[in-house]
Amino acid sequence: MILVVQLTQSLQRRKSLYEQTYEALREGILAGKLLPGDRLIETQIAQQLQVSRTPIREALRQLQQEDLVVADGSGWLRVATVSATEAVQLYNCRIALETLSVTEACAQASPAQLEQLVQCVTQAEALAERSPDAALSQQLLALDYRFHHLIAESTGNGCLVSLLEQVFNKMMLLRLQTTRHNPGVLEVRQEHQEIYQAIAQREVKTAVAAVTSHLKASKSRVVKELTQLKS
Amino acid sequence: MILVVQLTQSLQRRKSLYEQTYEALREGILAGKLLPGDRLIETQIAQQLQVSRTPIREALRQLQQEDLVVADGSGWLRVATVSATEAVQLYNCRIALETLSVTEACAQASPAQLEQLVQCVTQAEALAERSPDAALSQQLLALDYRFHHLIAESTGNGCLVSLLEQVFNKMMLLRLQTTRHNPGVLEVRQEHQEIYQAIAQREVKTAVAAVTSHLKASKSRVVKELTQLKS
DNA sequence: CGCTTGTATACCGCATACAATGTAGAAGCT
DNA sequence: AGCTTCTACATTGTATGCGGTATACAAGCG
Repeated sequence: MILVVQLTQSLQRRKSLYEQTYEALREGILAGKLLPGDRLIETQIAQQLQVSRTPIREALRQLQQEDLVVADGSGWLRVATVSATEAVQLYNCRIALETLSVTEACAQASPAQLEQLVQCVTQAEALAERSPDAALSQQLLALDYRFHHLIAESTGNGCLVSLLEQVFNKMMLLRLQTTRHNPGVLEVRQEHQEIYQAIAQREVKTAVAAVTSHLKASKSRVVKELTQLKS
Repeated sequence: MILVVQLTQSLQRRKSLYEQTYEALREGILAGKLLPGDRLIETQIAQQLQVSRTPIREALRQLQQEDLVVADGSGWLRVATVSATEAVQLYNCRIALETLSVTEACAQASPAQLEQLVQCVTQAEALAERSPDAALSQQLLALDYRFHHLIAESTGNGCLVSLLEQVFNKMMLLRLQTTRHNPGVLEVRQEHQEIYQAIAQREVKTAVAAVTSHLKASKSRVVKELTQLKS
């Protein structure tokens, strides 16, 4: 368990140490520096980040509530793992929420927000031109989430955004356990394009259909891989 | 701001003070002892609950992440308020999630879980016989949430359960701002009955339709009341 | 040889002390 | 009076210490 993060010591006192610790840990988990199943020990983290245990405790509690960190049988905190069945459940929730998301987006999205969506899509397009490597696929993955996140935000429904964030968190955890190299980025860009078009033209049914099939495709890819891994 | 809760001092050390504090505060908020907008001051709470600030800080962080407590402009923590537009958004999310909930319940619910559902419905039925007062309507409200919660749990989808809990939390906050006496409990029991029947008979479409109309009815009642209050 | 028991240690829960920061109220100036 | 400035205080942020508890490993006993 190695966190090579240097917290901003003196400059920019805006963010509390608690917040910085939280972000460092979260980042560490989602970026794969802390692997699912790893134990998280307050004293160790305190030593590595050079802060006292108090802000760390708060950060851990928060991560625990987000289900990125779980207490195992004897109460030790560990980085959460996602099983195959949980993956399916996660996707089902995501589909339910994103169906609402695109529906409301069709009704609510402002021109500026649509513009952001386009940029997100074209950025991915541009990135995909480059020769594929691990870092690139990380970036594409980030853009993928950003795309879905932008749609959610364009609804103006804060509740929806925070619920989806919850789901995305565990989703990224899931990715860590499957492929480091996102498999379907090529098709994905095409599908994002379709989703965007439907939203821009306010065609609710088309948008819902597009996002549903997009997610179902992703779901079946992940599930397939997970079950293969097990055997 | 008065919390008259005596934490179990010596017996049952199973629950940490942090957890007890969390529950005390949560209970205080949801039961209306702490009103939306009230400031939450660490030192005051510490004095009232006779614990140090450390566990309180952790509890507050957790409540903050659940959106039951929010930081206002100058960083003070306050009990969250729910606006009329948030109420609508909340209901929309709830409908999306509960649609999934009954769908999966139709497929997954075990006989034992269906039995629990029946008991929940009949309990409400029995309670409704008694002469109505404030305490009774509180109990009926609790049974209402329990009913929906049981459905979610019967899906076996833990992710869904925790997302819905999130929504229910704020929902109860919303109720505090509208009526103390739940308006539609009479119709509600009828609708619950229908939902249960549909799930028991594994009729997905009927169940979805029933739960959707149930929630939409509730939504329009709440929205109506909120807009009336404003004028 | 296995089971219990003892002991050292690692870790956590909570309390407390101190530092930093922001807010309110009073005093002083115009 | 109205405005500014300064001080005192209230509150939160962070560090640390102490005590309890569980765990692991070793020694003693059956």
